[in-house]
Amino acid sequence: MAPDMQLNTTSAVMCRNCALYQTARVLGLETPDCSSLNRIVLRNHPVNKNEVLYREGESFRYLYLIHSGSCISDATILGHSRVMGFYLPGEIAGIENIGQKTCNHTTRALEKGTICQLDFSALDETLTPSELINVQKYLLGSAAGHARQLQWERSLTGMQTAEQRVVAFLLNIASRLDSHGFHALQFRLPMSREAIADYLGLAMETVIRTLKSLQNQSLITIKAKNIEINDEAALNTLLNS
Amino acid sequence: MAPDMQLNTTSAVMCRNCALYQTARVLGLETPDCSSLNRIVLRNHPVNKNEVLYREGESFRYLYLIHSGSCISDATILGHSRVMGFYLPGEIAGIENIGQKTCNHTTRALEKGTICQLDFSALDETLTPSELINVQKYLLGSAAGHARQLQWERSLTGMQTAEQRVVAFLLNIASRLDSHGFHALQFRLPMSREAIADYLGLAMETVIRTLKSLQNQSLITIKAKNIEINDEAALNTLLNS
DNA sequence: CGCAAGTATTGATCTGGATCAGATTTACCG
DNA sequence: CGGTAAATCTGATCCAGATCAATACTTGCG
Repeated sequence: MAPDMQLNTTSAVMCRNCALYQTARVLGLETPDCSSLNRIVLRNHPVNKNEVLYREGESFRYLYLIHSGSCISDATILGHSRVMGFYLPGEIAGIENIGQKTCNHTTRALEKGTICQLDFSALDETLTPSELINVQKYLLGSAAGHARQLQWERSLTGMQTAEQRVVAFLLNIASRLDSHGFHALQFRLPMSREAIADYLGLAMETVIRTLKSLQNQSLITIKAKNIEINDEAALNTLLNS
Repeated sequence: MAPDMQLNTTSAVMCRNCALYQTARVLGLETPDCSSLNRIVLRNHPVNKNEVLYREGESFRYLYLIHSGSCISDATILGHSRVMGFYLPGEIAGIENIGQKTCNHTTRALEKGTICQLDFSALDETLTPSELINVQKYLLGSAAGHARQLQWERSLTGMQTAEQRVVAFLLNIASRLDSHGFHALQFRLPMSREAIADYLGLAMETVIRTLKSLQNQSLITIKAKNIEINDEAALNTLLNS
């Protein structure tokens, strides 16, 4: 393997790109180390692979800002567990629980990493009205952004071919990594092939075959969990056809 | 046709069940006619069939609370238009645009109806800090609720059979009507079969054949756009198997 | 009232991806 | 390290649903 192969998701986001930094900024706290949020934030808490952040049915209290590593979220739909999504560094997990008593997903770490835990239930008592208005405004924007990611994922339902779904998945991961300052063309997929298949609504074998076919067309290079995108333009063309 | 066949979506929601009423309530204005919101709300505005509420790319300013009638929302994904969702009486359209300059869907009325238009951009200047905190809290809950509906829709991707998708669709409409006080077992599907197919990621012919098959099993009765659910329990069983 | 355009329905064919079965590679742990 | 369980990959079969084609029904409009 090339020595410069970056396993991106194990790197940490820069504070500047991190959701927590944004939260601090809207509070009017421009300090890049976010130290003024310590009252309600547990910072850079380490998590181990497979460690559960929150479990379906548990009472809702915290939002989780992924600093390094990555998470997988699943929910019980019609009796059996389904992969609902992945969280990459810089993203917020748990926002869809706002307004409910309990969590409706189980979210666990896919690998060792660090997360920041924000006590959502303490916001009201801890912040001044003007701070609270700003933080709520920020969270409202995050929730709407989360809705837009979900709407993007909804478009998977309408894609006719397995190839389109797999390509859409790769480009979505790339774009999300890119928006947080990572190399978008060379990354590690920290989740199992089975989890990708479940997320995309395909059989695991189909995901494997499709990835291999993309490699045969020289559009990507696969080295186990590491993916290199060789021809982003061609992948985009596949998607639009 | 039976004279008691209710065309539910053409009826208006009771103010008590309407999102606008909830908004008024969190403002501390318990008046059921919502009259104190008139500064930022255009109430019970009539819309005609096919009238556009907001268009993809337009600058974002308003939220729309469906009072009677129903809407369809579509977005351009990878070049061509895809149906993203339907809005029923009592629901809010446009919430996913919060935090963006422009709208990313086109939403139009499926039939004559009335909507309430809330000027989101004017909230900050119009309301007191304490009112603003309450309204933001309410909208944050709505956005999270919208995310949960989208997550439910995402689970369509994982459903193996067309029958499951169609049944899930019918039960989802029923449940949404029910939560706003309508008859959930007898309703009108105001959208075309083609729109349903696009929304579910199926071919129109498959939707038609599946609906007919459900009727042959005596689980539902179809009279053009009117659907009667005869055996909700059996439909739920189909979904879980 | 009748024609045209859109919408819905039925029928026949064919293929992409699910499924099952098995081989191989990788990751984990003492 | 070496051994075992888990994850990944390959091959072969089959069917649900897409697609194409043709026909009915419905709606609006002059």
